[in-house]
Amino acid sequence: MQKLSVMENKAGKILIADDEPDILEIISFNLQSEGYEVFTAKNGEQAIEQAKKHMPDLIILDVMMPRKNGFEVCNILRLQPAFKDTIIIFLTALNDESTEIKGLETGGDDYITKPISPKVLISRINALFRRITKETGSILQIGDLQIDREKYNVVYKNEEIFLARKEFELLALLTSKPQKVFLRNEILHQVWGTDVIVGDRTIDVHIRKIRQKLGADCITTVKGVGYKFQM
Amino acid sequence: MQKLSVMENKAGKILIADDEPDILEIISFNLQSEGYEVFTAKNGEQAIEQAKKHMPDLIILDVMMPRKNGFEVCNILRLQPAFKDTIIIFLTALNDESTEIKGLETGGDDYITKPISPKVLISRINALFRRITKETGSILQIGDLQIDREKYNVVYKNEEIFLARKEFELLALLTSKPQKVFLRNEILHQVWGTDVIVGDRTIDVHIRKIRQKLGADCITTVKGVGYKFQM
DNA sequence: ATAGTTGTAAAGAAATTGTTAACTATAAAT
DNA sequence: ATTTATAGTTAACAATTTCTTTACAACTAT
Repeated sequence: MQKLSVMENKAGKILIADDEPDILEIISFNLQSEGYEVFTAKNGEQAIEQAKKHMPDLIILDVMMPRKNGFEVCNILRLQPAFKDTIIIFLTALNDESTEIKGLETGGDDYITKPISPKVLISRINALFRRITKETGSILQIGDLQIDREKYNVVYKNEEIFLARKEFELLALLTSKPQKVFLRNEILHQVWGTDVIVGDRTIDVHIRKIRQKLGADCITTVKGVGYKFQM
Repeated sequence: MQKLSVMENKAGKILIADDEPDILEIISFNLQSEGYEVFTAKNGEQAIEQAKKHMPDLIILDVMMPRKNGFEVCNILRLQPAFKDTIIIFLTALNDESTEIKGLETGGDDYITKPISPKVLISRINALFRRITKETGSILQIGDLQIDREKYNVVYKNEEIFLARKEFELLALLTSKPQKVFLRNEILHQVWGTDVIVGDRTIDVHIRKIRQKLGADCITTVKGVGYKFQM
């Protein structure tokens, strides 16, 4: 048996509701190729049903649909706390200013008029997803070590370790490219800044403190050159 | 001296960059009537400058501008962590599919083609703002602490605690992202505003008052960096 | 062995934050 | 307009933590 999809639903779940089967199929296909997991509905009531069943991250609603139009569906969903943060995009042939405004004010995140290029639609969806997914950007994980720039903390083997600022910056620098040897000069520039002049032993002392606090010897000295991080 | 504005910057700060003075003026006017605090720039470099100065929540960038076009400005800003979450909208006369896709992939949150109705633009901006302001909207519950932005009150262990305005805003900011370390600069910008200059000890004093009133030590000092909230 | 480099411990400098009280600004009330 | 209360800011100093230096030991390669 052949593998159907290389990519598992990494990107997110999307529900599309439209009464035109063609549109449903074209959009589905394109979103699936992008790695999204796609569900479909061909009228308003089905849309609500599917939404509750699959809890999609994003819902594309045709405005003109049988059995509850897109606006109605949006209103109903938005009333429930579970769909408070769900992204909703209206997709419609109605190229009318006041309708667009109504759609956006009803709680829609975007309003796109048909005919729409699948590529543009996908770009817009990616843009919206980017915004809700952008959480884990600042956490760096290397083996048992976890460095969080935002929380400014370091966890090693499930224990939090307190590093002072310079120590943290230094470790963050070294771990930003494991294995790479950072020259003493590079370290000075990155951690201390270009205009600060500190003595020769300062870096060593900080390295020592980090080694001490981490316990393990993750920082290797490359004599005459610099230091590198490796697990 | 007369009071200049009835409404203080409740809604949010917006920077508009466009080389056509007419557009700048029309959009500014409309956004200001909506309660937004508006800054303007007439070329790319000025846009970057103003962005750094005022730290807007949203930036509208004309694509075709002298001295760095909109895409370039976006790229430069997105490189800096401070502008990672800033909403960026491209506004342009280029009604071209591939350009739109490029804009969205560059890190833009929306791409709007001129001519644009001010009403629609505002609807779109409101929609984007709604999303980032959402968690700010209602009641925030963290452990025994309950913060109501609307009523402006704080309940801790079932007892209401009265916080003065600055204290409240500061606590609200810190709790908006528990665990995250807020730099002193960030705090100054968010709570005091970009143009206010206050002494070094002012933040400390307010932190102290909050700690005092809450009893528990929920606010942790990260020396040399800032403060973070954690239960 | 010698020169060059790095590791270590302790001390003291420097920077940052905590605390208090006094002062100023602002808004509400008389 | 003046008073009053409250909020916000500043200044001075204490407390604390972080950073740097110093002096010397240990190590490595020529």
